[in-house]
Amino acid sequence: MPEIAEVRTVRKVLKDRLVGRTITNISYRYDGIIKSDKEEFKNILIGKTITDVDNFGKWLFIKLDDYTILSHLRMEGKYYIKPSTEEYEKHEHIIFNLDDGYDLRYKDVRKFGVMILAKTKDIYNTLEISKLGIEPDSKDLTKEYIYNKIHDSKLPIKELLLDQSIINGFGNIYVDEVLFASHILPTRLGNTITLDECECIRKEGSKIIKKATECGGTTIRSYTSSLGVEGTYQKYLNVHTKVNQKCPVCGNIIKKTRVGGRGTYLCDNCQK
DNA sequence: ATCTATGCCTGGTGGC
DNA sequence: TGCCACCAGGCATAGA
Repeated sequence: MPEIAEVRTVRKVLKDRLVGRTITNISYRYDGIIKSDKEEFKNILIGKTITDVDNFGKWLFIKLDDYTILSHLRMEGKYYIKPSTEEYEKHEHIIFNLDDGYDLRYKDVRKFGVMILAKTKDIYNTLEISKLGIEPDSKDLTKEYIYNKIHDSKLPIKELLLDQSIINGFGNIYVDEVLFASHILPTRLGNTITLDECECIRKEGSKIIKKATECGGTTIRSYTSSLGVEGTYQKYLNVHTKVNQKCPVCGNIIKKTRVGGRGTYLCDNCQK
């Protein structure tokens, strides 16, 4: 499940490998991934050259001069670069033929991912991107910003940290880790979180995302290797996936519960 | 306005 | 071994 650290890793690999390549053809094996006009997507992009690959939170931006593909991997989206002669694998839905004999292939077992074509100058005005908040390790993220966004909310802090319009890039794994590091129970309501605790969330969140980005992200429940997403941060996880194991800080047994419909791991001794 | 429920999806798993 | 209900969950959208 790619979160901001994983998306940055994919971005880097794609950028190193794709800038300068021209798209010679596009074919759909399942076109539900494309959420903008499917024919226009092909017509505009064929013949264009990739000029940059960027990201904002979990969104990838594959830029081709005046147009950009906005790509969200959701749960299981992955990109591969492989020779055009190679046989298609199951779940490879979108195929971009490149001018060097290779393909960029988008694979997504559960088909949750999306691609949208936008004009590059309009990226930050689109419905999807304009609403996004501040990235977790941005210097623009302050304790006051977080406090103002959550201090009158009756939602659990975990749900608030997963809200991309507040902080842009956290997913289920890192939110569990940030709340553990901040000694805050995921079920605490937004209106009970103090300014000092917001500072803790900011500081720990930034630290965790920076470290995870250095590690190339986290690889859990991964059954195939994927281009650029073989991260190693899983060895630093303290609570996520650690149900019934000992808390590395206090030795208490880590519990798994459900908060906002999501599997949630916590130490109820360390977190209050 | 704000919160809750549902749909999107497939593969893995546990129960029988 | 096979069948099946259920679970994983980011996000949009419909409904309350």
